[in-house]
Amino acid sequence: MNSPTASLPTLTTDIVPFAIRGERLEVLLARQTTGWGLPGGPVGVDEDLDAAARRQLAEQTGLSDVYLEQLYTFGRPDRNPARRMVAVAYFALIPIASGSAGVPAAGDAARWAAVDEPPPLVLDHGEIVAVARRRLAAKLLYSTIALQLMPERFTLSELQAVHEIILGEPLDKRNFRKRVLAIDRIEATGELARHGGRRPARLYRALHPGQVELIK
Amino acid sequence: MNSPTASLPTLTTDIVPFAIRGERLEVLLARQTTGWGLPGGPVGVDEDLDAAARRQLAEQTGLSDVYLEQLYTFGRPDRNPARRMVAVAYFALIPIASGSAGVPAAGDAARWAAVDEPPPLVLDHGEIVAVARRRLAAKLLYSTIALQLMPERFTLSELQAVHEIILGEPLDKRNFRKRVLAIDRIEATGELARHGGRRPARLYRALHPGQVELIK
DNA sequence: TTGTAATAGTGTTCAAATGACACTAATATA
DNA sequence: TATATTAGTGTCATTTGAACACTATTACAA
Repeated sequence: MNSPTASLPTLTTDIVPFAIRGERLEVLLARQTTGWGLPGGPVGVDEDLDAAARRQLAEQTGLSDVYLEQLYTFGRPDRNPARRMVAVAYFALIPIASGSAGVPAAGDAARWAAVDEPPPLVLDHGEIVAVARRRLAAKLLYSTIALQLMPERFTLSELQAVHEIILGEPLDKRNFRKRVLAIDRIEATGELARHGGRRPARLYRALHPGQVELIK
Repeated sequence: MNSPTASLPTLTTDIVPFAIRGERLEVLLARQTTGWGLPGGPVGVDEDLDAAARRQLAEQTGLSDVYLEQLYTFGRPDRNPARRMVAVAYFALIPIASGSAGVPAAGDAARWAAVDEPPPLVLDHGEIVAVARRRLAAKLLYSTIALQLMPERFTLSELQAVHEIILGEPLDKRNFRKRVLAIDRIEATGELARHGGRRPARLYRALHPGQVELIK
């Protein structure tokens, strides 16, 4: 009742790993004993929070070197009926794999799920995903965060599609291109993308990959 | 080394209590054994994080019923050399006291300090204050958060002064009034404020006190 | 009583940003 | 060589944002 472990909440990190797959925004889930949930788990004794989130994401999904941002800390006493747990939640952005691989395949222990029709998740992970989704959509409007979801080289049409998927509404092609080029955070590589029977598109790349900058 | 207490970081909340006092933005500090720091402390076994922050703020400063918002969770392993502590940081907004009292007086155990020339603080509390200050200034631009710093009734000049203090720059009087009235979140009470030898100002009040809404 | 000091209150004009809108260009394939 | 498909481009109208100066109301002093 008053033992040392009972007197301290267990501290965990939970990660919401987002990627654009096909025409949808999806989340990568990890298999847990009681069902599907977010990758995550206990923070080590002397482990940094960000480091714990990265480690767990890598261990449970194989993903590394992704954009990671602290989201919110969830600590309602009843969020886990079994024992008191406080979760520092993060979201991660996984680039659309350029070329071959596609986003990591997710074996037995992991699976992708559409953000808009998610399966039931353990604990309050459904709520965490919802909060992360709102934050992502909000940041799209005033930062360069969308670039973290893009492969190293991408076309403007692909970038526009990513915005449309996350915002859930179509955007005007000319206005989109005008704005995104005015921001001056991407440049044309000079190369062309060719995919089957249509006009090839110019490829662009981020000027400051890995950096998320506020705009306007 | 591997005892239960060593295997779990201690979880605390730290609160950055802001108020406008005189012509400055100030923070309320609490006396600690090693110097001045933010109000805060360990989260109870079955205590909600928000509740812990409210409780500690009340216990250590006497303040209650204030606007409270989770800021960020600080967990660098070396932030406290003595023992591993993870702090869920909040900021609180204390209204300028209308009429008599002024913001609570801060006895021996607490003191106000100017945010822009803060005294040295324990641990990483200086950094926490800086992060909170940035967040407050940012939210001023796209939410009605400033109203949480105002008394129940206030003049437009007072509201403008609060904005100017937090943003650190003068604002145009006509444009400010136009914008703030267009938002439609405050209304004139019909009363006038009179303070000595000058024209009395109309008093306004928040239409949805306690609510912080996003604007534009 | 009149003058002065101090703050409250009020519109317009210009520039910049935003939003709506339709056609031509380049390729692969039938 | 015709067709289907996606890439790429500019203008105009509207809205928004920024600059800007004077009158009104009070308390107090002369």
